[in-house]
Amino acid sequence: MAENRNVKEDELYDLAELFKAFGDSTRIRILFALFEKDYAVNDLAEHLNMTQSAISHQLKILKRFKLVGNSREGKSRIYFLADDHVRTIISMGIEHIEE
Amino acid sequence: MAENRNVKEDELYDLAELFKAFGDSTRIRILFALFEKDYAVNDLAEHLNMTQSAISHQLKILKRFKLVGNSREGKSRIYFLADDHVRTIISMGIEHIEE
DNA sequence: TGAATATCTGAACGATTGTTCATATGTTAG
DNA sequence: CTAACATATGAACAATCGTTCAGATATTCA
Repeated sequence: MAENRNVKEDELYDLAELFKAFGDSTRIRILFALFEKDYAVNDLAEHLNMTQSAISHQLKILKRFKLVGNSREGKSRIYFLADDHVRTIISMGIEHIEE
Repeated sequence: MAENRNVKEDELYDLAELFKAFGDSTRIRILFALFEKDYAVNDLAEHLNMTQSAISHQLKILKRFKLVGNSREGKSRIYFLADDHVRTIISMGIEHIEE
């Protein structure tokens, strides 16, 4: 039981890191864009009016937390939302701020 | 429709701010402690092994985003989780990292 | 192979953030 | 009212973070 609590306690640090990944406007805008459709890096940069480099840096973080995945498509690399978990978390967040 | 999109676009900044509130280990530990029971500020500080000041600063942030509420109880102020939304978001997050 | 295109990456800089320290505010009991 | 307790707050400092810039890596096609 005390053991179980410690496991949870350790997990909380990872949890904070996970939410930190959601907690940046650029990354949220990326995630929301991918909510609607898949994007190549350049298209994402254009769509969000940011440099390709900035987007790439943030995609790397999102990938580290398994919030997005990607696959090669010719010269481009197509990014997509990792799973419905991500969709649910974003949806819950939107519900909260819309209250 | 274009109008609707802009509304969403603006909301995304608030959404990032909301997740930022979850994205700190101290605040997550506070939220998780309150997941289990209500706490006065001092008890929370003791429970988490942190100064009262640090906890108070973070509680202020959590309150700003309506993640916690409080009520006076004699000399103390008892903090509690604002609603089930918060519980759900935390639960979803834990599920994600446990995958 | 070499040019063109697409993406990634490291260093650096400015901005933001969490904690500490000292102190202020608020509440209760004597 | 005053002492004691509980919480809140402002300033300051160190650490973390996101963007830019320059250049590296990877893939395609002629």
